[in-house]
Amino acid sequence: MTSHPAMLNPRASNRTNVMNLFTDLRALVIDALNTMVAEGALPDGLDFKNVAVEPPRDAAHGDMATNAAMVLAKPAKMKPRDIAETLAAKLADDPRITVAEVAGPGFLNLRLDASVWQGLVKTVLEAGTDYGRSTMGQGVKVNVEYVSANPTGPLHVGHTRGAVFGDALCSLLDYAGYDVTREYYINDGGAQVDVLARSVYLRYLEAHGQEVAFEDGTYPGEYLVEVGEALKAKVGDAYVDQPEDVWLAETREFATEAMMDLIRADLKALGVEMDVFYSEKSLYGTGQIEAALETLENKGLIYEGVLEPPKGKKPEDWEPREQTLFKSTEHGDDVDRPVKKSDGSWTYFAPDIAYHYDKVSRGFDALIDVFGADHGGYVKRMKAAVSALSGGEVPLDIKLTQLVRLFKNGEPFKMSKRAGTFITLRDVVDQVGPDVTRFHMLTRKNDAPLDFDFDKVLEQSKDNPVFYVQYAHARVCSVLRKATEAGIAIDDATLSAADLTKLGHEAEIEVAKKLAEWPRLVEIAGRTHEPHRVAFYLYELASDLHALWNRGNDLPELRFVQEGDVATSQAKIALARSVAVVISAGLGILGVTPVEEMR
RNA sequence: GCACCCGUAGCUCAGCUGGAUAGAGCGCUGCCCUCCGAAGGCAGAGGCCAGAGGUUCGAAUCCUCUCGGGUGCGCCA
Repeated sequence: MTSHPAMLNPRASNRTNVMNLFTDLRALVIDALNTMVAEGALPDGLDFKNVAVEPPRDAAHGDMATNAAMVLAKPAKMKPRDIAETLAAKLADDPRITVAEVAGPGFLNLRLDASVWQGLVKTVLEAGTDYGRSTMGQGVKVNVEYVSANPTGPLHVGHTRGAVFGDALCSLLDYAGYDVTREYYINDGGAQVDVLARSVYLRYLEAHGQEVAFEDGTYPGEYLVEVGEALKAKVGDAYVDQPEDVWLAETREFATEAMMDLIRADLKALGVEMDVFYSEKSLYGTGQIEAALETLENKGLIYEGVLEPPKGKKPEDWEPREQTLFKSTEHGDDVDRPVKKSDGSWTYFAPDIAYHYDKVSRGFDALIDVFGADHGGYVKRMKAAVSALSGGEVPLDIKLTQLVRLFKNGEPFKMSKRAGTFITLRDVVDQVGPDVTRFHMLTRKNDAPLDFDFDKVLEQSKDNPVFYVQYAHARVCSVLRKATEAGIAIDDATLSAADLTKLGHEAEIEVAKKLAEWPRLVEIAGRTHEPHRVAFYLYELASDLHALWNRGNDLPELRFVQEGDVATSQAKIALARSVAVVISAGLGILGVTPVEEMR
């Protein structure tokens, strides 16, 4: 059972970002700048929006750095170092700041008191997995459409990546304070569901003992055998030797339902649950397509015309034809796109326009579509459509997921439907489990190709990030068990009340600093729609934990459980526990279960 | 031909609304278990961030062009 962050604390969106240390310090810097303006040390009317407070890349530069002086130097017509000096003096008054020094071209480096980092551990333990939850999204309604595979068969590996990416993105956005709807668009209106129906009909005849041949343009997959049998169980021999107009519509309905049941079950096995399944077919015959196109027409964006053939690559059967076109070029597309075929029927683009119009009409403030990279050519026209339909009010972001390259023991694994080596989502989940599948699929940026080796993802070594992160969590759990055996109280309430001033070692402070980055990372990942950043962060956090752990080999005073010293043990265990809490929160976003023990 | 994505260590890849001396894993070299889980850790070597211009206090990051790889380009969704 995977848990979405939404389930961790449904009321959390009312929180403010009091837990983000970077936000706190930025507020402190802005306050100081405002004071400087009031005192005449800076001119009026400066824009502070580019003032940033960030962790410096090099730890030698301190704990935090601000670029305030450099950003403001030009508009204030002052030397950056002069601004920085004054600002430093102001900031040094704050008890949290021990050193504020000007460096380089005008950076202001800040060193924070150990109590800040110690307090952070307490903050994490008090907030639990809500530590890091952000109000950045401000409850903005976001619709995320993903998977949206044709209902003609089981989901394959490509869909799996889209499903994992989309689902983690949704959880991430939820955690970052957005109001998220997970949606699947069922392409049940086009010709391919007729092909499905005919294929099922053949299996139906087969179930009645007939010999059938699967010609080109039908789906020969085994998975339709039971659908054919189910159809027989439902209608008996009513369709046998009957013309299409007798059985096609009913069979299509029946088959599509069966496929969606299959797909829903596949998704569930992966831990993906949609809020909305939206049927393309439901757009037909209801005037919705017409209404969407009328909206465009009223803006003067629909016309009858003839498209130029693509240059350089000439389709053999190209003939100029007059079609109904959408003037997508007015909204950033390269060529205008047909919405009606020359025979007067809709192109696939028309219902897609209507569908996105419906999303806008349902009141979403922002839309995200997750497509496979092979649909990259579709991005501009879809953005153009949404831009036109919403009057530029609703942003549409389209994330493309690159292909997955399958390997088995280091050897490329070619998929072939004919050879029966077609790998489905179910195959993957059955072999390696949903946790490993999900985490591994997020160890690459969405637009980078991903290698998936059935053997390596199960390997228990540090070059397998899934294992590495899980191991860190398990190690903390191991410490907790150890402490319990030693009779030390380790519930979170006790730990957060521990004397954290005992966390003084630089190696321990380093880990706390990493924990401080978590809320900031959530916001960056949420803003960029990049859940893989969570996976990379967790890897780094795990690494810090492992490093601290191993330093305990050489330095006994760094071990978490200190013989005969309950207070110190509790402080150190509090740190370890807070790492586990953040790992749990992060894995929760990715939809991965944190384990308490490696097997 | 056009559009989109990519090009970072030998390999696979991170790199924050532009920040200081560009990072990780693998591989290579050398270390660390009478010690909370060594399923781990530490140290070292390894870079013209594809190339060339531009923008500015500052560019792997933004803009233009070139080269190289992938994907797509009206009656398939």
